[in-house]
Amino acid sequence: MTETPATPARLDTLVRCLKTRGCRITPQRVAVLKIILNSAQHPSAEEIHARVQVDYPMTSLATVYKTLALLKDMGQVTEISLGHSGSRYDGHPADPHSHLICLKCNRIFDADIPALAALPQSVQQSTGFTITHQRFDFFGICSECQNNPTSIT
Amino acid sequence: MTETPATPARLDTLVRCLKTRGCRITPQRVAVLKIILNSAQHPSAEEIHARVQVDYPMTSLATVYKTLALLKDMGQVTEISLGHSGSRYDGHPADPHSHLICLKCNRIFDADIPALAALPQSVQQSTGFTITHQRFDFFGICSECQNNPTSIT
DNA sequence: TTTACTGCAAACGATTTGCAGTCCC
DNA sequence: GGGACTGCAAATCGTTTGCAGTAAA
Repeated sequence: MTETPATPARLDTLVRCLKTRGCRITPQRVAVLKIILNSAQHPSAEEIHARVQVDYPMTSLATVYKTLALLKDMGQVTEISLGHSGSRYDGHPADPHSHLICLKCNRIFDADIPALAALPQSVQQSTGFTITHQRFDFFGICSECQNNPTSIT
Repeated sequence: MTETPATPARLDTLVRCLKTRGCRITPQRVAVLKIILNSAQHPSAEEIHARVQVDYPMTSLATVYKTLALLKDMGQVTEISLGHSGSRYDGHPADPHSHLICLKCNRIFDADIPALAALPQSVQQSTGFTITHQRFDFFGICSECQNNPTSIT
């Protein structure tokens, strides 16, 4: 279970990266960036939208999606598609990690499993696949939900 | 890269399992079962539908989805949701394996990676999560697509 | 005969797109 | 001032659902 603390330096990096692309830095966009970077819990587009609206009530969901698309494109955000109930967004794809997905409270925790680091390499050799990226998800019930009979969310 | 040969015995098992549930054995349903069991490449609902229609042209997509839902419910089929372009279906969830997903031809291959077998257990202990199931996906380009510049599909 | 299943069409829900107006740079 | 961005509403698209008719048991 890993905390993902806010990293102001990373926000600067993303802003600079956007500018380089010729993208403009709008308040809505910055708000989305901050929310994603500060979220350890991998929010959904709807959740991001709700949180942006606290500061910018006019912000539309479409804008959130467009910003997310941009970030995905830059490789700065990973989409965790869950099939049902849409996708969740991971603002820290750089260091590879697994996801622990709680089926009760729907939160997604990061897990650092060192053993997985060597895997792509060995799979690549044994299968002939050229592996670009991977995804390791564990589904189950988090420790909090095991203790509390009522869901937390 | 694993072949998944047809297993008539498994068809019988599923049919029996359905009967036990009070479900009826219709031609369309059997067709879907056979296609899933004989597919090593994890077809989409649309693909299954197209293949069923070869023998039963009247079959609707809704029926395919309903049968898939039934099989998922029985734990006999796993849904591999890819976010974009819908889900794919794995008729061999019993023995746990990873998926090698080719980003070019969109085929999904099975990979048996022994190292992963012990993972759930150890993750469970180190995180306090109760893990019910997991999913290991490797994304990249399959060896065929690396050799052929034109996609195969 | 019973009632689960089928096919159709309409509904759904997350995501996307087109467009006219806005406002970063 | 120009063009990227925004917000809105409509469009998409895979999947689900409701329902009247059909057929497995």
